[in-house]
Amino acid sequence: MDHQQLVSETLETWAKERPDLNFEAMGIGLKFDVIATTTMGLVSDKIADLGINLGEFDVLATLRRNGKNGVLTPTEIASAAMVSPSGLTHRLTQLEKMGHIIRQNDPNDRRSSLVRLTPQGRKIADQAIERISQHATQLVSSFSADEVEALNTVLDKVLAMISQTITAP
Amino acid sequence: MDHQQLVSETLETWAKERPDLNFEAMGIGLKFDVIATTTMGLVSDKIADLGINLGEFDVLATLRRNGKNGVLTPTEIASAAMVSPSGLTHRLTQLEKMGHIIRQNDPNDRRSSLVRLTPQGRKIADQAIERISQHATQLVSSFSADEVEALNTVLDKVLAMISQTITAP
DNA sequence: TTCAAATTGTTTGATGTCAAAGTAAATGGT
DNA sequence: ACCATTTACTTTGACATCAAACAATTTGAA
Repeated sequence: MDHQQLVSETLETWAKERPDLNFEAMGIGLKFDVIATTTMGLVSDKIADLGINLGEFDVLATLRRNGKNGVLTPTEIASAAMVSPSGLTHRLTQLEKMGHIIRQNDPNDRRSSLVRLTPQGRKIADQAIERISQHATQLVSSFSADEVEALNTVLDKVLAMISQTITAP
Repeated sequence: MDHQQLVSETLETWAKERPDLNFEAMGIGLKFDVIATTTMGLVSDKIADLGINLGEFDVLATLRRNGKNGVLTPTEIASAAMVSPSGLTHRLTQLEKMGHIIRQNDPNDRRSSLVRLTPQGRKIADQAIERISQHATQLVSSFSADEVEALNTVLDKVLAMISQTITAP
């Protein structure tokens, strides 16, 4: 059973069992989940042979995007990558073992540390982002420019709604 | 920094660092991921006080939706819930401890077993689906009927594309 | 009939995550 | 100057998940 059928069958059977409830909105959420999980799985496969997973890529990408020197504190990275402090510690440890980053002392604040992308880490980040952006482009290649624009518009609207919901729960 | 800003900032900084790449498609994937992760987190919170997590709900829901007797084999559940066999074993063990399901021997195939929803498990499943469908409806309440329809249309299109990609990689 | 292959569910080992506690250092009110 | 509070990161413990190995059983072809 493919993903499309799985979603429609789930909604149909629920509607039959619980005709008193409205599943239209839940269906939207379900579709988002299936789409996101599947595409992230595809992306993860694309970078697997670089020796990093999506979480580690996220850290390298955050450092790489940050311009000039590629140096950030763990707190800054955790915030940008939406990961818990403990989760980030683990990712940094892994990346340091691989030689993609190094941890240095912050001369201004001895509680803190500076995470620096190594030349090797920068190379991996660049290879990964090239593959990911190209794979994504290929994935949506069956959509017209208008469709892509419409998709972006509606996603932005949903994102705005979500941000608002989180900010004011 | 809210989620909306995080996405746009990520795309902007990438565009600045790697002007040779096209990030439009990747941006769509990123938006899907943020939206799905966030909404699933909200849903998870809604059912946390029922003592179950999203994975366990998925199992109860699969049994509940399955009509009449609420009996399925682990293989059938794993397929419907898109979870690995080992992952399902763990979920079933947890649910059995809570008294929401029972495992019985399959009289026709001694390798297999039958997973049956208990009355208590059925009650939990019903409470959870009520909360989830209502919360989802509330979440999209700021969208017009036309917008909801447009959203569904575009999601179905993406889902079809994904299913096709997976089936023929 | 017989036995190799396939199927079913569980166990094991490794990973990745979070929440909460822990350690260390900087900050600010008195 | 003092010390309680806040900030920054790490460690610990608990889970959830998966892939791979495993044990039990069924199936099907020779």
